[in-house]
Amino acid sequence: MKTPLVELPISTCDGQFIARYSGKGLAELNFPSVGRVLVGSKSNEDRSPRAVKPTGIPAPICRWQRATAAALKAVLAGRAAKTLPPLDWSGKTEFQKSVWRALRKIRHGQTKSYGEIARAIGRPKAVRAVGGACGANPIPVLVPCHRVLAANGQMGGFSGGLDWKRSLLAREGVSL
DNA sequence: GACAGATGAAGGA
DNA sequence: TCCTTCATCTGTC
Repeated sequence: MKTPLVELPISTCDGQFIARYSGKGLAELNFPSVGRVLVGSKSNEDRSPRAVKPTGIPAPICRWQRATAAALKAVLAGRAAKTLPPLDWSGKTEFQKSVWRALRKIRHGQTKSYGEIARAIGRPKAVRAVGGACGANPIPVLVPCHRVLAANGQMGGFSGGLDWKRSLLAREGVSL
């Protein structure tokens, strides 16, 4: 039994992000569809056929929406997010969750390589798998996969597009 | 079970 | 140095 997702827009100076919430927390965050920059390079529609209209929104989700919007706007403004809503990673693999936990430990304005993330989770040889887990990250920006660079200091890749990655890093004061 | 992938490291030119 | 090749590990189909 799947929990219906509540889909809510978050307007920012960079466009309208789409947040999806389950009963456990924030499950997905999609980049603005303007310019077709979408998470996972998949169509933004039909990814959650059970998504419901934002009517009768439960109180917790209202709180999570405010926290998500505040965190998102803080990051886009080049500041560290003070608080984050609970994140719903149910259905994901343990490996992916461990990678994403490691990503959340990267401080604002800092970067790490895929190899460093692999070592941090105790799988020093799983560097390519770390890249895969980063690409599968459903909550970019708040789970800072944009702070992961290749070992040679180059950009690597980004599910939302390298322009987004470059822009997010620049706002945090990271020069490539 | 095979294949692909957001890497890293080593070896050769 | 720079480029190429290969080893490695995980997720997906």
